[in-house]
Amino acid sequence: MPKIVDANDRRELVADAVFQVIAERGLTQASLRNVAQQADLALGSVRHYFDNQAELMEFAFRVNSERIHLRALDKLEELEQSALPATAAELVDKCAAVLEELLPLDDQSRGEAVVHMEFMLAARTDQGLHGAAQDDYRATGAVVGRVVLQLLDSGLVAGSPEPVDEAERLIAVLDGLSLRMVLQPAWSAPEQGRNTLRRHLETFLA
Amino acid sequence: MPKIVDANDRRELVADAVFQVIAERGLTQASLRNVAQQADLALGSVRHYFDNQAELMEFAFRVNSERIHLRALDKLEELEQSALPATAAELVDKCAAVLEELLPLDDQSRGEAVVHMEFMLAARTDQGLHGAAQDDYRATGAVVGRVVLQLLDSGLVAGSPEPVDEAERLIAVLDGLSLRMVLQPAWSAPEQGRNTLRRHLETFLA
DNA sequence: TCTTTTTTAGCACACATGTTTCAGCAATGT
DNA sequence: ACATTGCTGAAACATGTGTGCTAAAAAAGA
Repeated sequence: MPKIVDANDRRELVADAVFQVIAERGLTQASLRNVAQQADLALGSVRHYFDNQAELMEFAFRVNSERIHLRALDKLEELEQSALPATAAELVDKCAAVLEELLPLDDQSRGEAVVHMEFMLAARTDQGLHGAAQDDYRATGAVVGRVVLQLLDSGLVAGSPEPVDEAERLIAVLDGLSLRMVLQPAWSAPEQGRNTLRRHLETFLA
Repeated sequence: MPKIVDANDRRELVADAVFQVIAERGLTQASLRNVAQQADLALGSVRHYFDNQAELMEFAFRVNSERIHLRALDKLEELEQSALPATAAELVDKCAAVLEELLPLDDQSRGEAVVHMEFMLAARTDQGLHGAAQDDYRATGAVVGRVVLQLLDSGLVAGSPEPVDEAERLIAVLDGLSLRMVLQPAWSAPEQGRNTLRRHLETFLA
C-alpha cells in the first residue's frame, strides 16, 4: 500500500485552487494546467482525482455553493431557535444577519461570490453544470424564503404582502447587490451593500 | 475603386454575429473563427475590419450597451416631456415603462441581457473591456437615477427617502431580476419580472 | 481595357488546451 | 526483503486559437 491520501480532502484542495484561479483570472483561465500549478500539483495528479475537466468543474461548483449556503443556514437556525424578537429593530438585525451571509462583505465571501457568478453564468450554456445550478437556486430560494416567513410572521409588518412575491424581490435585491459589489467594488463598498439590505428590510415595517 | 462597403455597417454586422454566438454558446465560444462563420464571412474579412480580437470585443460590448440604454433613454424622455401624472397608478406606469426597457422581456432584449452579463463579468479580469464597463455603469446609473428623481419629485411618495440610496436599491432589483430571468427563464418568466418591478415601485407610494 | 484600391481568401506559425498513455516513485503490508 | 498499489511526473497527440503574411478577386474609375 502506498501513501494513503484522503481523496476527499485532496479533491477539496484542488477545488480551492480552482477558486483562486477563477477569482484572480476568471473562469476561462481555469484550465487543468493552471489549476494544477496553483495547487502545486502535477497535471497527472489532478487528473488522478478527477477523470474529466467537466467533473472537476461541477465538483468545484457544488463545493462553492455548499460553503455559501451552509454558512447562511447556520445563522438561519440560530434565528429560528432564538426567542421571537419583540422590537422591529431587533427583527431587522436578525434577518440581516442571515442574509448578509449571502453578500460579499469580506475578502473570503467576495471570492466565493465571484466564483458563484462565473459558474452560474457558465451553467447557462454548459450542460454539465446545469444540475448544480438548479440545486443552487433551490438552496438560496429555501434560505431566503424562510427568512421572509420569519419576517412576515412576526406580526410587525405593514400590510399583508405575498411571501412568494416578497421572496422573489428580496432575492433580486441580494443578487443585484452581490453583482455590483463583485464587479464594481469601488462604487459598492461592503458597508453600502449592508445598508441597502437593511433599508430594504425596514420597508416591510410600519 | 472596389466595392465600397460602409465600414461601420460592416462592423455592426460582425458585432451582431458576436451577439448570436454569445447568446447561443457563451462568450468563450466567441472566437474569431466562430464569429466569422456566423456572419458568413471569411476569417480574413473579419480581421480586415478589426485589427484585434480585443478590438472586436470592446466594439461589440459598446454597441450592445448603447442599444440597451438608447431604448431606455428614448422612453425616459417621453416620460419627462409628458405632463406630470396625477394619480399614483399613472406614475408607476410611466416609470415602469422606462425601467422595463432594462429588463429582458422579449427574445431580443433577452439576448442583449445575456451578452451584457457576459461582457460585464468578463470585464472584471479583462483590462481591454474595463473602460466599456465603466461607461455602462454610468449610463444605467443615469437612467435609473433620473427615473428615481421623477418618482420622488412627484409629491406622491411616502416618507422622504434619499434619492441616491433608492437608486442603488432599484438598480439592485433590476440587475437581480435580469440575472434570474436570463439564467432561469423557466422560473422567472417575463410577466413575473414585470410584476416584481411594479410592486417595487408601488412600495414608494402611500 | 487597364489601373487602382478595397475586400476576400488562405496558408503558416506559435501557443494553449484536454486527453491518453506510460514509466517511475514511494510507502505500506506481508 | 519485497511485492503491491496508490500516486506522481512527463511526454505525445489532436484540436482550436490569435495573428502575421501573402496572393487572389472584385469593382469602380481612367
